[in-house]
Amino acid sequence: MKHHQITIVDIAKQLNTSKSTVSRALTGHPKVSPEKRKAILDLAHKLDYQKNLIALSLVKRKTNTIGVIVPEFSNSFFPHVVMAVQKIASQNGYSVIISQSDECYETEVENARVMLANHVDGLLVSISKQTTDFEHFKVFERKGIPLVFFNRICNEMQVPKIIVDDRHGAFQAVEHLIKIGKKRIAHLAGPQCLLIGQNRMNGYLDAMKKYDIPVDEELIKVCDLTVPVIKDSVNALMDMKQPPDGLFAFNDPTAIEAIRVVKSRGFKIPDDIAIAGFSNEYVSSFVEPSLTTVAQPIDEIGRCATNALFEQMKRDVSEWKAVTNVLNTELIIRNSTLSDIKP
Amino acid sequence: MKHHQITIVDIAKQLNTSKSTVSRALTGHPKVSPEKRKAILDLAHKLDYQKNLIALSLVKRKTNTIGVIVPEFSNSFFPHVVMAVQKIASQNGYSVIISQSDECYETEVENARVMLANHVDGLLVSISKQTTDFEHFKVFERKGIPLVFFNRICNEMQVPKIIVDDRHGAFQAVEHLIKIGKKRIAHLAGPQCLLIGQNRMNGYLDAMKKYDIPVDEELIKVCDLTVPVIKDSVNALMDMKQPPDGLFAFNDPTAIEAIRVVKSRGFKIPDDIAIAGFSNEYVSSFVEPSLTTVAQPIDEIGRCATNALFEQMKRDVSEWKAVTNVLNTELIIRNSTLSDIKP
DNA sequence: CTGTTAGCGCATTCAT
DNA sequence: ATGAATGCGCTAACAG
Repeated sequence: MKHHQITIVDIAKQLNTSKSTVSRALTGHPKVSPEKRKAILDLAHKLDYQKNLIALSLVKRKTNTIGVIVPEFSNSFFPHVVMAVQKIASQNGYSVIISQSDECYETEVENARVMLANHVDGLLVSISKQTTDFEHFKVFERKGIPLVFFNRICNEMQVPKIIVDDRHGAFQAVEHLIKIGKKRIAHLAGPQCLLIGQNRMNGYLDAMKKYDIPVDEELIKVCDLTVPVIKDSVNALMDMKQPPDGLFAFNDPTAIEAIRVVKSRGFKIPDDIAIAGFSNEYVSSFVEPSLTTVAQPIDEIGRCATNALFEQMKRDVSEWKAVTNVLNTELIIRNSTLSDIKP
Repeated sequence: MKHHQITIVDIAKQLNTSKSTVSRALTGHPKVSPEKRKAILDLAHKLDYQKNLIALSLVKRKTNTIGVIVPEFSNSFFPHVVMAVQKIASQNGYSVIISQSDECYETEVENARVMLANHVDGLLVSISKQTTDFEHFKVFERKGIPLVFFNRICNEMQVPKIIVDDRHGAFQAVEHLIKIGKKRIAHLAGPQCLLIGQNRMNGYLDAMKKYDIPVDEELIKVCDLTVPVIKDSVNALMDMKQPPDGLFAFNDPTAIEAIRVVKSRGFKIPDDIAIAGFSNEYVSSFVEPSLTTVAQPIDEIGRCATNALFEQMKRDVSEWKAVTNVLNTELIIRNSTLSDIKP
């Protein structure tokens, strides 16, 4: 038996009235007599009538769908942000299409193409570590589709951006390392094409300068977030005649990999070397020793980004705002920088 | 300036031919002269023409979108499954709409409604811990939309299901506890309305029976995956005159919470009490002590489920298969059950 | 091979 | 207040 979806015409026939009247009643239009309205609504309910959102999208030129492009789902950060996004979106009657770039530029371009083809009404983006060209996002601006960056942003586009104070967060972490007496502090830096990579590096440099600690270039290793490179970098550091006694990593996964290497080589944390990360991954409180890190307000990032997007979607293209919202971070001190913990 | 999306008529006008010819050329239809085809394709490329998938969906009655409903994104399991799903889907030219039920039945019903309204071509589902009624999923069957359950399945529906051998996995974990010499083994059971809850409990019972260990009902605590209940249950267990010396938890988050409580009360793991979990969450190798657990083939679950869905989508409703695919688990032994580890 | 027509399901003119 | 007609962008069936 072929399944025939119930449409407006079906209920129009049964009530032997016109499609337009039914449509009006269903859309809450005022100019329809109370009796007809009730009859239509009742029948629609009885038949379990569901509007065809596809048809609606076509005529309204609006899909009630927003897109989200994130680099990965491997760690806990992005899934948690997406949770917050979905919550707000569904509250506003929007669906969410999610895709991951897998930290790959080409995939990201393809993702953007799919979002465009699906006519999302707005797009939330955190760019991949490879992305330096933004043509695939500028298309959205030109087409009048609002765009909001979060966490990993594009500096050259005039759109809303939600970030945290990476520089100050990094500063605090390094300052903490200095205050517990560390002198030779290394930095496992992130990709320098990412603004957060630069900013966290700058926070590191700020702290070193403030406390008059000379910066040893040898102690700064730019990593690309892959395990082999992190391993090599940490090994190189610990192979030095005078290895570092403190380490600030670009993010928690990097810091955790560093902990593994350092421990396996027999160094004691934090006495031989204290380690701090960034972003307070879920796993970070569980590693041994638990990781000192800079926490980001994950929920708030998701909420702010989504709200900013909806704000833009309400506005006309001509009056789009391009405010950058900088959220605060919080230093979480754990055992990887605390030596006076007795078991 | 108003942005006018380029359509088939635009390029038809410029080439002063008919829309249908353009459409044919664009869809790779054979019956169109080589010159025309080239001219059309070239112009389309030059104008950066993109098909309007919405219009296409309307006429084809097919959206090239699949839906995924999962209980949560808080732990690493579901995000990782979704990663695998998205990979396969995008390879087949499908978009993915994801939503979380937050372990809440009402939300799940609403999610299903949205999926229906968006006319997904197929649906992947792992049910919430509250779900006992499946009317909101049976609608899909009736409408001819394929449905595949994974991990947390619905037993009363004749559709493809991807699960792991929960019972045997649980059996192995408990057997391991017995083999390392534990006698009083407790079980923090999962929701018994979930099949995985029942199966893992049965695996526990199987092992106890095989090794002739009398089952003490007091040692079985049914939990609901929330922290307070887990805490209370563990505390109750450890308050017993004769507390358990082994513990098998329904899943890793539950086991990890148990570890926390047990440690905070001064018991030694695994000497006083050995603990094992289920599902090998990402965090489980990092907790202290690292958690013995039953690993599930996450990628394979995602792949199998998605492939099964696509298989169904290819078939006519009349020849839908309802095979249940049972994947193997693997016992991962770590320090929470290994006492002979010297620091 | 190509052009014409109809229709997917809906909202929105324009008439009445 | 209601109905008829138009169109969103596209494909498919029907003619030539």
